[in-house]
Amino acid sequence: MMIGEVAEKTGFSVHTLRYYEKIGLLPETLRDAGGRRVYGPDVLVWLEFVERLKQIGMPIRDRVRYAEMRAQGDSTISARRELLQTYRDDLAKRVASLSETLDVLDAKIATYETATKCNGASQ
Amino acid sequence: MMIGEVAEKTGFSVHTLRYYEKIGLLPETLRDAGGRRVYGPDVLVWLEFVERLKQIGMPIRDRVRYAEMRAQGDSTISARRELLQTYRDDLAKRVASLSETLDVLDAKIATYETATKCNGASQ
DNA sequence: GCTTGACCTAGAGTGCACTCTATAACCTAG
DNA sequence: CTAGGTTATAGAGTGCACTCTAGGTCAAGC
Repeated sequence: MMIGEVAEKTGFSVHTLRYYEKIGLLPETLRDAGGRRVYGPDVLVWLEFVERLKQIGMPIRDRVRYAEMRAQGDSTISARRELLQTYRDDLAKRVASLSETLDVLDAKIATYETATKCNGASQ
Repeated sequence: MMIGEVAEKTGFSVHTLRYYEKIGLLPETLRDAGGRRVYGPDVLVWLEFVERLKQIGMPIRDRVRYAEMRAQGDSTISARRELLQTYRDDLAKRVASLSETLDVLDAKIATYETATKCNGASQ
């Protein structure tokens, strides 16, 4: 795969993919005779996971740290587990908090609906 | 209340509170003889809600827009409802997606634990 | 052989949301 | 009456995570 195809399949822009390589979030790839990046299919799996880490709010520095440990191999497994565990626990709290906020919003919306029905009075 | 007390009670910094006023996220307050801001207790309730909107990822521009509509009174209720509804629906999706990610992380952590137990082999 | 489009690098620019600095006024306690 | 802490303003600076620009190379199709 060329970089454009990876971009299309993952939703990351070509610019972003090169940027990710520069900062170490993507490993350096093979190049073809013309100097272009050639990716194997594994990169899609990795990028999907990176997207998850991004989604949960892991800052890019930690994503890079994770990527670096991954590149170092099995010796870093327990450190990686710990890193993920920290974010996992935080995420569990955030999901709970967001669910609560969902209820708050529903309540607010409900009061707005009541207010509208009662012809613009109150609140 | 002076600004420092509001900061302490809400978790927003003094700088942030003044910034919020400047951009219209907080209404302009009364001042005492020395030109200092004096807040009523209502501001705490409002800031708590603002914090919720921030937590769900509503960009500050929309938070300001919401604040401005709120200041305009009842005529904006249905617009406000619509704005909240949009973010509410988006939030519901995000909570679902994050729950899924929570499962992905748990699975990943589980494989790491297996890998550690089996003495650093695999993955 | 020439245009078109995807690719390359280095580095500058962007948008968000604060966060801090410099400078000054005020109020309270000792 | 003075020292320390809180407040004020305007505006500069920060960190994050991209995002884009300039200037170029390269391969394929017409």
